[in-house]
Amino acid sequence: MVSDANVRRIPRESLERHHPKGTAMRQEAPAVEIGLNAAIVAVLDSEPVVLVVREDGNGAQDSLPSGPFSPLKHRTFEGGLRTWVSDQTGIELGYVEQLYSFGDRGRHAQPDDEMPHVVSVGYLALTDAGQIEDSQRGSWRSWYHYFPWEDWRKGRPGILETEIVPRLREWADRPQQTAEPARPVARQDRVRMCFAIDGAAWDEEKVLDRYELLYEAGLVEEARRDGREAALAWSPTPRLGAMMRFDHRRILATAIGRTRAKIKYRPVIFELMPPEFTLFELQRTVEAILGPHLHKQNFRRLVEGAGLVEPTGDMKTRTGGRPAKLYRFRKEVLLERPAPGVRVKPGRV
Amino acid sequence: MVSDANVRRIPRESLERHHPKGTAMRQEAPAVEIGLNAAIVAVLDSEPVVLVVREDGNGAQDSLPSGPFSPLKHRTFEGGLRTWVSDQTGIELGYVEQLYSFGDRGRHAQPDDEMPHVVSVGYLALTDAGQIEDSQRGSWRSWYHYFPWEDWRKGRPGILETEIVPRLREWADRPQQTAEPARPVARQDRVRMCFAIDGAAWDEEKVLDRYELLYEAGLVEEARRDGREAALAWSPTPRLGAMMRFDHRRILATAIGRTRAKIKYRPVIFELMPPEFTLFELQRTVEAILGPHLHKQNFRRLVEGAGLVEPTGDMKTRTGGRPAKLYRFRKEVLLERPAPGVRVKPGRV
DNA sequence: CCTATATATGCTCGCTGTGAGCATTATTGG
DNA sequence: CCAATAATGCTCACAGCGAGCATATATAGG
Repeated sequence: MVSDANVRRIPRESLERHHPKGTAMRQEAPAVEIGLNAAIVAVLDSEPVVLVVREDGNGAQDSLPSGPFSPLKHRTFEGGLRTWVSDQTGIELGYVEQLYSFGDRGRHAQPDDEMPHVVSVGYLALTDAGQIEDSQRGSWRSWYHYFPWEDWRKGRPGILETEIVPRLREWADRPQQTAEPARPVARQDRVRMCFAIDGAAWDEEKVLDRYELLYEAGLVEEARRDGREAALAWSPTPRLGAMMRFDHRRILATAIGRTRAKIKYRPVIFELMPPEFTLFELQRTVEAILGPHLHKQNFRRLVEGAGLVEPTGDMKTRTGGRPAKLYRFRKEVLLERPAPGVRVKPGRV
Repeated sequence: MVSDANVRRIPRESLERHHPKGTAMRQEAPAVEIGLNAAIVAVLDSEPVVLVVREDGNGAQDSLPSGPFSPLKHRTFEGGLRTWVSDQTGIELGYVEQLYSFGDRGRHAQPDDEMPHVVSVGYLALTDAGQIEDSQRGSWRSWYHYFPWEDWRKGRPGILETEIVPRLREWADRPQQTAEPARPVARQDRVRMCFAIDGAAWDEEKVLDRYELLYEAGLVEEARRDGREAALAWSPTPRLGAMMRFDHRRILATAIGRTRAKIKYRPVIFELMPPEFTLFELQRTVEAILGPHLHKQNFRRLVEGAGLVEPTGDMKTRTGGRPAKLYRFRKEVLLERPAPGVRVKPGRV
C-alpha cells in the first residue's frame, strides 16, 4: 500500500468537480441526447443475421433499431433498451451487453447546430432463432451482407483480392500530410495486419479495425457520405458491402467483433441455440459466427471436455446419416470454471 | 447469405426512428449531461496507483478526475477527456480506453428532478511512473486502498475470511422476496464463484462482479449512501475499503478488471513501464496488477519467447545481486502476432 | 580476501491440451 | 443390398507450460 506519507497532493482548486451544484454549470455543458442502438443478432439456418429497419425513403438505407434514452422513464440504459425493443418489435431480449458509446461529431453528418447533439450507445443482443420465428416484426439480414470480407466460410473471400487489398495498398502508399498525427503503426503495416496479407494471419476478431481502416481509406460509402477527404480519391467508390445509416455499420462491426471474441470465454453461443441441439448444429453456429471451418472431432472433444453440454438422452434422426445425440447447455459449467466458452482457435486459412 | 426473399419484413411505422426531425421530439427525450470520468493508472514502486481528487469537505470522499463533455468544444469523448485532463493535471495521457457508460439513476443519489440527468462515461488511462514523477498535481493512491480484497500479493487477503465471506454467506441465506427477479445463478453460487470459497478458483478479472455483489449485499458504504435496503441490515456497516464519490468506485473496479484482462492479450503493460527495464521489474509490475506471484524463470521464458521485449545491450547493476540485462518493448511484435500480451495464467492460490 | 546472501539466468522433465488423421457405426435413399 | 452421408471413437505427435535444479555474478559484512 502507498502510505499517506507517500501520497502526492495537488492543489484542490485545480481539479474542480464538474457536477453541477447550481444552474450556472448548465450553460457550460450543453445538453445532448442519448440514442440507444441495438444490434440484435440471431443465427438462422447457419446464417448470422441482424435485425434491421429498412428506410424506403431516400436511398433505402438500413438502420439498426434505435430509441431514445429517457431518464425519466428508464432507470438504466439497458432497461430502456429492453423496453422499447419489446414495445416496437415484440422481441423480449435475453442476453444484452453494452458495446460502446460514440460521441463523434462528423460521423453523423450533423448539419444543424440548433439540433441537440446526439450521442449513441451501442448494444449487442443475442437471441435464438426460435423466438424470432413467430411474432417478429423486422427484417433479418445476414451480417455478411454488410461485411462480405468477413465471411471466410468458403475460404478467403474473393472481394479481398479483387476490390479491397489493391486499393488499400494504393491508399497506404499515398503521400501523407505531415500534419496528420503520426500514427504509431504505419499504414502499410495496419493494412497487412488487418487484412492478412504478406503472410500475416487473419484475426477474425478485428472486425472493427478493418471497418475503421476502410472508412479512413474512403472505401466505404459512409466515408463519402460524411465528406471524408480520402473518399473523393476513388473515381467510382466501390460498393464494399451495404451501407447503413448514421454510424450503425460501425456499431454492427463492434457487435460482430465482440460476439466473435466473447463466445471463446463465455457460453453466450447458447443464447443463439434452441434448448436442444446436436453437436454439429452447435458447430455450424460457431462457424457462422467465426467464419472458418473447424475440425469436427476436435470440436466435439472440446465442448464435451469443457463440460459445456450434456446429452439429453434423445436422438435426432433425419440428419442425413447416423442419428445424432441431442445435447443441452450444461448450466453448472458456470459454477465450475471461471471463463467457460468455446475456446476454438480457428485455423488460420 | 440470406436472400431478399427470405427477409422478413415489419410494418415500417412500428419501428420509428427516434432521431428528431423537429422540435416535438425534444420533449420526449429530456436532455442529459455527459460526465467523463478517468481512472488514470500507474505503477509506482510496484504499487498500482490511481489518481484521485480528495474532497476535504463533507466526509472527505475521494473522486476520480471528471469533466463534462462539451459537444461544441470536443469532437469526441476521448478528445474531450484528454483536453481537460491535460488542462487540469498537466498529464498528457498516452493509452486511453473507454470502459463503460452508466446511466443509472439511484446510484448517484440524485435528489433533485430539476437537475439534468447525469450520464457518466468511464475511461481507463495507463501512464508510466516517469511522467507523473514531475509536474504532477494529484493524489496517487494504491488501488488496493479501495479494494483490499483484490490484493493477493501476500496470499489470500485476511479481510476475506474475517469480514467479507461470513457476511456474504449470511446475506445469501437470507430469505429473498419472491418479487425479486429470479436470478439465473443463486446467491450462494455467485458468492462462491466471485470470492473463491468452497474450492472455487479466484478469478482476478472479476473485480466488478465482486464489487457489485458487495454493493447488492449492502456491504460497501456506497450502498448505504444510496439507500439500498440490504445495507440497513448491518448494524455497523463494515468498512470494506475506502468509499468514493458517486459511482466512481464502480468505475475503478471496471478499470482494474479491464487492466487485468487486457495485459494478457495486448502489450499495454509497457504503458506502465519506463522505456528500459529489467525482466524482474516487468514481472513486479505484472504482479502489482494481477496479484499473485509468478514463477520467475517461466515468466522470463514467456515474455522473451513471445517476442515482447528485446535487450538494449545495457545492464543494470545495484539490483542486490547479479546485474540484470536491460530490455525494451519490442514494437515489432504488433506486426507479428494478432494478440500479443503477457499470457500468464496466475497460479490459483 | 572470504563468506553469506540475493538476484539473474540457463536448462530439463513431465504433464496437458490440441491439431490432424484413421477407423467404425448407424442411418437414408436408391 | 449398396452407396452416400453423418456421427462418433480413438491414437499419435508436438507445443506450451508448470515446476524445479543448477549455475553465474553482483553486494554486504567480517
